[in-house]
Amino acid sequence: MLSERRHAVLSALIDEYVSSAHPVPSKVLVERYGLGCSPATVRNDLAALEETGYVYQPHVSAGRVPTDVGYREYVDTLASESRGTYTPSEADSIRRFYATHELEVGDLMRQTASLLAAMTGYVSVVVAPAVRRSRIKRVSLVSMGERQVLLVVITDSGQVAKRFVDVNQHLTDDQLRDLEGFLSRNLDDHVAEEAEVLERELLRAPSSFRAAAATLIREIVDCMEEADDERLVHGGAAGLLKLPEFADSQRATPLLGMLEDGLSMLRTLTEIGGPGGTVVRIGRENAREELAGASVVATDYGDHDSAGFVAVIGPTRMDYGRAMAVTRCVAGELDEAL
Amino acid sequence: MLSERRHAVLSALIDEYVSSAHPVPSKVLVERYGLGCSPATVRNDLAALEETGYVYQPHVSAGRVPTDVGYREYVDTLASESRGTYTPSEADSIRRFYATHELEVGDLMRQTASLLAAMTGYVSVVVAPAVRRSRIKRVSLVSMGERQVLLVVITDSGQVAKRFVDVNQHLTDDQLRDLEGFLSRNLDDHVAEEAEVLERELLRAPSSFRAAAATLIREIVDCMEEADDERLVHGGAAGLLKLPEFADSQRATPLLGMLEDGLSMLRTLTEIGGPGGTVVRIGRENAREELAGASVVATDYGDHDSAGFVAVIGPTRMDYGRAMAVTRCVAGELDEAL
DNA sequence: AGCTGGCACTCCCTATAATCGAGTGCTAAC
DNA sequence: GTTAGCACTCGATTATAGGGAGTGCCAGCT
Repeated sequence: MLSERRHAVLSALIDEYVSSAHPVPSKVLVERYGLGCSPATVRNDLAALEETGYVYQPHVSAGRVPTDVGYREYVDTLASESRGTYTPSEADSIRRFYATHELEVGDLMRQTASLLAAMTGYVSVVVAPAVRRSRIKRVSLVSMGERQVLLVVITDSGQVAKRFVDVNQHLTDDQLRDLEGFLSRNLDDHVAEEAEVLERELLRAPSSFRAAAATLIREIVDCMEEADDERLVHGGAAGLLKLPEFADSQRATPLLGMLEDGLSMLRTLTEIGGPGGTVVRIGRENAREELAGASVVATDYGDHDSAGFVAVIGPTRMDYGRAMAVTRCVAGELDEAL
Repeated sequence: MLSERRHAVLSALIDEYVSSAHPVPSKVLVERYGLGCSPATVRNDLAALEETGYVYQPHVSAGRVPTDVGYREYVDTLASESRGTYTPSEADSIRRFYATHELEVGDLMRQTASLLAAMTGYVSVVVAPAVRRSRIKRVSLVSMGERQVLLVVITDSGQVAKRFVDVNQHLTDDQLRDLEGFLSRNLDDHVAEEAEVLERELLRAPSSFRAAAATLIREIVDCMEEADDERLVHGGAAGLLKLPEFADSQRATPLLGMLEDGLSMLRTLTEIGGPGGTVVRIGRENAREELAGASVVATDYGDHDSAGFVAVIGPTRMDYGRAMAVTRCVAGELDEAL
């Protein structure tokens, strides 16, 4: 358990390091953070904090730098204090942003990612709600040549899943229309899981349909699941390179690479985020090697079972208070917008 | 006009520089490129080439490096020689890639971008065919609450444009269906431009429709145009950072930033590519400041007026022959796949 | 006239050394 | 428990020198 002043010292050290990116000497801590004691005292505390693993010294005549453990302690107490770290005018500008735009889901995601990146200066990631869990609103079958059909599924969240399907028989326009009607009657306002049930009940369907309808239902479920793999949007990647920890582009490559592989990014995020509130993963707390020097701040939104995420990824030297506040605010607004 | 040997020298110099990334001395040119003359002779030629602006010396005791002008000369003669610079097995693997996948447009674009990036090691950009110019195959109206309608337009290329629309009157499900029927009867198999004509003819429509139908047609045209702004997909950005010219991340920031702004990227590309064949823009030939140290190799595909692009962006020190060949091959395959 | 070998010259790059100074840890006193 | 003072360490910066790569030029050769 940390004494009150040591806490203050750690807190001050992190605040300073976050803004300066240089090892922090005892002198500036007392000078800028009104600790009410001398540098020597702070040095003793720092030595103790180092003993316990909260900070470390790059070399003997340098200031201290926070460790992952140090950040963790900082973030945990930050959460309990829950002090807002962005100005009310910023919260306003977020709110206004969502008030003035009437957007389709895809655009909404993209815009949100830009907003998050712009406000934090870090990489932002936005994950749309799960398509598989939303209700089917419309199934369209569009003929695209002999035996090819474009299957389009529209959900209540306004998302669209589509796929080319090879129906193994030639279907006339009328048949196609009937098939579409059949699917719509049975699937509209249902979720993908219920469609699987329908497939089993298909024996009752008109025999001319049976084969094609079964294929199509399978494809519907399948392509909704596949659509889920692509519901990730990110922004602000270029901004990363401006941070001193990524000045050497070798450091940035793994992270950018991971970001490009949307699927693996998505996996990582869904692992992190249990339902409920804001989660912070600091440095090595992340399972992935690529995130060793990075932290993730994620907040979920939407119903718990179709949950989407809003996240910020930056260096461990991150303004956690701000990232958490912004992330939470945006998630809240996004929630309402949907 | 360049003498034959000087051409050979320039060519060899570029080949060597592309693979080594170091200023090329006269010695290695004669040693590795069988020029059949002595280093001293090559030095004379190099001096002449420098005089004319094809190459330059970083400093007095360094080898030569090609200039943008040098690359231009190289590329121009490369085109006339049109020697293939990738192995037949590679062409095969491209072909097999497209043969085995039956893909929806979006996936096709993404996969193509990955393929291009993987094959060249540079950034790849793929632009889907213009939505505005393709034929409407289906217009769906899905009610999403009181006066909100989700408008979904499906085109013959399998692309989808969608948008939330505020219809200023309450519409019953029946009215919505009728409206949808009306739009489909009049718009299916037409392009957006023809829809604008229809709007003017709307006087003949049933009066209960008129207002809503007019709004919707305008929205259809509008959202197809907007969809065009998002038809750009890119890949391989992380790979850029591995190249020595972008080792300092400051150099990479402008390019990556531009890449993130899909719209500005799209503008730049459409400026570059007139219809027909492969276009190469080297370094400062690009209007954009961000592309000063980069080259763009683009090939168009598809019908000339709904044209899409396939492009590769890399450092001016790029394997142009390969980039052109791969780009062309991929564009060709993409053409067939659609 | 063009090509070549030889040679002096330039200037980048690296290694080594020296100096500076920031920041600490320790000790002794309050 | 806190503080002032001081010796000590070690990174960062600068200075200097040496090595070497590659050229330009000249004189001679084909």
